[in-house]
Amino acid sequence: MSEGKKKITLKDIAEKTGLSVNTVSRVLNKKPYYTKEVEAKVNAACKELGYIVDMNASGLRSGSTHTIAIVFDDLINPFYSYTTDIISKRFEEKGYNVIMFSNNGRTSYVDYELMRSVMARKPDGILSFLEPASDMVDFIKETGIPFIIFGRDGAPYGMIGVDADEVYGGKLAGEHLLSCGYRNLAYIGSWHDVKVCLDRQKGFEEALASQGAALAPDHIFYIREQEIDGILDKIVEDKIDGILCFNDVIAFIVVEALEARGMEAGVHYGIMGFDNVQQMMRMPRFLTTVDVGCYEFAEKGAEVMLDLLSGEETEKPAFRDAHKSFLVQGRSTVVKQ
Amino acid sequence: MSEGKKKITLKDIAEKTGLSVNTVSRVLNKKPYYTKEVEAKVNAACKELGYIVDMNASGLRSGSTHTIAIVFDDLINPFYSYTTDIISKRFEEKGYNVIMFSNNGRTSYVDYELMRSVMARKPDGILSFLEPASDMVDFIKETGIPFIIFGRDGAPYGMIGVDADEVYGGKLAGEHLLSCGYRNLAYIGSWHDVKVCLDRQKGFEEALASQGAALAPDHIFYIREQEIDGILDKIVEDKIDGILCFNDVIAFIVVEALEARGMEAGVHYGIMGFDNVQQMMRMPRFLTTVDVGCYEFAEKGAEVMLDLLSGEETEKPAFRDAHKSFLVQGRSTVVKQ
DNA sequence: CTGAAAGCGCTTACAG
DNA sequence: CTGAAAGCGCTTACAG
Repeated sequence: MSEGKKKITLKDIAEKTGLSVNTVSRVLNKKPYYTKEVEAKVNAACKELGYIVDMNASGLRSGSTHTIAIVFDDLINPFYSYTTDIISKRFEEKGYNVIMFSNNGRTSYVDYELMRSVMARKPDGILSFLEPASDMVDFIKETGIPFIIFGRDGAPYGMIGVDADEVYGGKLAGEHLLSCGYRNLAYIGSWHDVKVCLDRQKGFEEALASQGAALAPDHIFYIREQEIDGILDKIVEDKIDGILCFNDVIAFIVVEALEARGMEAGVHYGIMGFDNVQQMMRMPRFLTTVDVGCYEFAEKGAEVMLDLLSGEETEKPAFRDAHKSFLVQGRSTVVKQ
Repeated sequence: MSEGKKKITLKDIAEKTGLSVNTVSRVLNKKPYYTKEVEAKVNAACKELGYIVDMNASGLRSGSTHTIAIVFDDLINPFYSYTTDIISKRFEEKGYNVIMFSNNGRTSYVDYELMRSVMARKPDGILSFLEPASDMVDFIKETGIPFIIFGRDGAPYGMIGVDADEVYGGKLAGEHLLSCGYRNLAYIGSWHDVKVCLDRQKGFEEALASQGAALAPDHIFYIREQEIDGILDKIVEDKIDGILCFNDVIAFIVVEALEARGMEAGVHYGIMGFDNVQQMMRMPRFLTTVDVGCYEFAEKGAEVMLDLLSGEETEKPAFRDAHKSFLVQGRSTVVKQ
């Protein structure tokens, strides 16, 4: 490891140009009042010495770190990584850097421990894929830092949420499975207390109800809370023929596990998910899914945050109203003979 | 937006306890020399007032920001998002936060503009998925900040790289395609100047050579540099029957595009990729691929960085030597009749 | 239009 | 074992 070149600071630029650090700072930040000559001198010196601002110092004094915290479960689910990619690039374009925080799978919530490490970085804004724990709602509001719940409904917390109409999506899924002729249906969610998971389930059940069908209570599963083998046993025993999963990744896991039991998706049963991750990765379309329009979704999330940070009131239509989810047909569901 | 509660600083804790900020700081950082009573008082006051350290201020003074920069192309390719997930979690466990930097697809290199924004954050370490531009190598070394090239060979730059034996992987792929009976082969890379891309190609060609076969120069493509339609035209015209792609995402794109031309992977031709992204997402195994052992790969990358940061000399075997890539058979390649 | 001073919230050296 | 002072590199008032 080499020694590390002497760090160039404003002071060095000041000395080089014969100006004060104050004036140099003003030029670099394009604050009013300096002559063209001074500007040229400062820029030349910065270039020659390779000056790079220290954002930590700047943030400490000015109160704005130009940093946005993104909080999530994991980056393995493409829904997270794809949207994070788009969102973080929008932030970077506007001069914000992104600091990542994950709950490391500890809980499905933003808890105090997580907020503590977020706050230690003094971000200008927080975009969270996770809902706040109920005892954290006031804490978060009191920080005064713009906080956006992305992909989840903010209303129950009195917070800003950027989300889709998940009940509608669940309805689409239910109608599709019924139209294929599947009658013995199941829902495999993630956690029983995650609203978006429940909303999709709700829409699913509404679709069934409108056609006189229903989801048996013991055909509702939560894969993060139950042993997968138990779920599979039940599916096999009860001859379930149509499965809606909370998301595509869960659907893939179930497809793989049922394959090991000799059941093939699209042949012995129908299964579908949510998110259309295949499209994100340009994969061949195997799984039937509900596409929520992730690109526009992510753009909207970034836009809402950037509006908040710039102090603009955002009276534009919510993503939920502006975009409609749509069904993407794959080979994992077929019209039953 | 609410007002934002008064920020609690060390000064507040000092006043509350009747101690000096200095002593409070020492207790919180567990520096030697304080009594149990003082410790208890400080901890109680911090808890009561909800003190959270300001890492920016701390980093400014101490010189260590407890921050690691991760630099990448995009998070859309699961190879990046999966490994980033694992790596960033290891960093978090050790008390480092991750700041993300992307080149926004501008180039395939770490250039000055990118390094400038990285340096402005004064990270303790930099883990880059991208190779440095040739004129940036000295610049990066002179910063004295630990810099790891992840997934690429560092040797050409005299830098630390954590990478796999890519030539070996290419060889595996070549042997597999030949063993299936494909004879009219092509390679589809990303960029012509990315070493890992060339290494896979090299291994591929070595495997062919050892069996008296060869890759025609006009059957070597770079998808980031050429129009995809031109590539497809050539594949169809020249009746190419076996394709190795630099990675799975490229393979999926090609599979999809050729499908539109009536050619089905595993039927009309064989195709394979690298990375085994299907496994990461628990997807059904469609594409034949070379698996590099991404989990261990990512762990190794994190370990090397953490060793550098802790000042330990790492004389452990390189990932390249400790792990062997292996072939994962999917339905996209079959033994020709 | 420019500069000298103060201060952001910490930690580091040093003195007691 | 504890504290008063200085300083990290900037930006913000304020004075000229």
